[in-house]
Amino acid sequence: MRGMLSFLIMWFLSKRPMYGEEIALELEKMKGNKPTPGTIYPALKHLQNNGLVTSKKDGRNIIYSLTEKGTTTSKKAFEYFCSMFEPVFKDCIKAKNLKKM
Amino acid sequence: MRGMLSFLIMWFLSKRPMYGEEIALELEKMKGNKPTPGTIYPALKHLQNNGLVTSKKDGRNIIYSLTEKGTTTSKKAFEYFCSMFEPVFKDCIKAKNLKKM
DNA sequence: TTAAATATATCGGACGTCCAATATTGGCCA
DNA sequence: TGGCCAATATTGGACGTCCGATATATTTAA
Repeated sequence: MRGMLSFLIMWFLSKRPMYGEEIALELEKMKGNKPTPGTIYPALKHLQNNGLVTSKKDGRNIIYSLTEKGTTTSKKAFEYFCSMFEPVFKDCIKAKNLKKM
Repeated sequence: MRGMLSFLIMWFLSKRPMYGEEIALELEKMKGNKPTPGTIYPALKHLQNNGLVTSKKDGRNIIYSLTEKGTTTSKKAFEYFCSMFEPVFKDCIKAKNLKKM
């Protein structure tokens, strides 16, 4: 279960390249609280050190995107995530349908 | 994202009381690898120290179950989990449907 | 009645996540 | 041009997760 933050960052980047603040804001939308720079940048650095993410300057921003290796890794991690949490997801749907009645 | 193990343990226990090895085996089914005692028991201890889980001896086994506080906490955490990961879940379903074609 | 197997438990170390605090850079505008 | 602000980045400490190693109790089997 360690590595969830990295997983989510890669999932975001698989949709489109983003700069750091954008990623932080997406995480805020998702989790309800915005990760501080001390959370997000070390994670991005770690992903870069492992060759999963690259960065490119764009004016004031630094745009992060998946490398080729990052794309395949992200895909595999996504499949793993989906199959692992499937029982919980099903429970989520069940709870949601019960609420409607 | 910290606390995922505790969340899963509580989710299991919300279905039915279990002893430690059972929880470990459920986690193995889910994640593909079985957590060692050094992972599972400290987590159970932590949950007990916070009054979320109680234990009861039953022969060779120690059966863990949610306290009242644990039940409400688990419910809230479950709702949070569902809403937080909903976008990813939807992506899982999308990927699954694509595979069928 | 030993021996083996099962379940529980702790320890130590590593790692990833998390925040608060602090610093630095680059673009923008008054 | 100077000052402001957004974005990037690092540091230090705390915490939860994770494993391998080791230990102990209890139950079952030989």
